[in-house]
Amino acid sequence: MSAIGFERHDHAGCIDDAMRQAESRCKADKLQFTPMRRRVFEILLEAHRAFGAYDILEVLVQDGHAAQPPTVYRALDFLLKAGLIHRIERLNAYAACALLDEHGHGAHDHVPAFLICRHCRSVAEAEGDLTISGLAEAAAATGFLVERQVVEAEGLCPACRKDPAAAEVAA
Amino acid sequence: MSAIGFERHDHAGCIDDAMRQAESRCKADKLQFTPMRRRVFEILLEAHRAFGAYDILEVLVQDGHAAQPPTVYRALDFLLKAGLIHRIERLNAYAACALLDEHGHGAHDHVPAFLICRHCRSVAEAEGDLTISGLAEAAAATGFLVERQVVEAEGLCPACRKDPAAAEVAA
DNA sequence: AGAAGGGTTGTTACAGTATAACATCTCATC
DNA sequence: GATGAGATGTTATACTGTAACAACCCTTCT
Repeated sequence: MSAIGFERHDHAGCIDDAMRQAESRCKADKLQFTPMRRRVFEILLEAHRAFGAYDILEVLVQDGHAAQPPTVYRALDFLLKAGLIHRIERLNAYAACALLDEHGHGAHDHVPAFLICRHCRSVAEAEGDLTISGLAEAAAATGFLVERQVVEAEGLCPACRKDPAAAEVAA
Repeated sequence: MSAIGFERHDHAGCIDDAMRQAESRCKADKLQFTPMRRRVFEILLEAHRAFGAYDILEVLVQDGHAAQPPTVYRALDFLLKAGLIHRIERLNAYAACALLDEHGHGAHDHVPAFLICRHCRSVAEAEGDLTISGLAEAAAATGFLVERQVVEAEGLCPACRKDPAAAEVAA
């Protein structure tokens, strides 16, 4: 597998790297990596685990910023669309992408698979086109104990594909 | 694959079957399949798609029952633990299990994989130990267009496995 | 019969997650 | 300096889920 997330690493270095990659990514795609978006991304990188929107909000407030929920959710939407972070459905939370490539692309061609610790909320991101049971086995090999798995594919069913009202692009 | 959910079928018949299987399952396991739990299960079977807790509540109220949220969530917890329904994380919603076996066991040994229509919220349940990309391909073969996939495994990370406080059984 | 106890449901209140709607600001461009 | 697009500020509210305690129903034991 090659799950990224639980092994020890140079934390300050990985934050710097990710930040630089995010910047070049946004620059290349003409996306505005504003101070607010940058700060939210940084908070997630520093946390190095899944953080809820209101956890992020709390940090912003500690920063001295009188932020409100929509501000955080907007930044999160931007980062999600840019492929810089992931939403962890199971936790209603967000985590910085651990697999940015050399161009700062987190918007992998692959589907991310996450290993989520229910105790400390740390998140590891596995790569590779594993089977469902293969993921659990690979996780076990790294010392992670899988207790529950979620596999969900969202899209359009055969009937709704024929419905023009449903055709609009997915958010 | 054999995704169950989008093809036409004898709806009244499948509800009756599922209900009978649920009853025998609960009887065998000495679980109380009370009128409230039975009704909530029935609502999900009739809906035949993902229903939020408050959607269910609304139906109960239309029934003339002055139900409150905890009543619905309790019934859902029971049905989840009994393996009769699934929670669809992506939608914060619930769907009756489509794969009860001849003994009324929905608590498969397999990990369920869901195909969720973002337009009509219908849910198909795929079986088999597919790879991530295999799921999308198999879905496409049935006419379902996958736009987004979620793979999440929840459990304990290597560090937290050593922490007694984390050892308590997952709910 | 009465007491005790486990499990289910009723009820009130509230916590946590997310968004609608509209105002304001900033900055590049014309 | 006017315009317009995108970003952020602000208020209010919707949606999802749970804590805590009371009441009820049954079974079991004495």
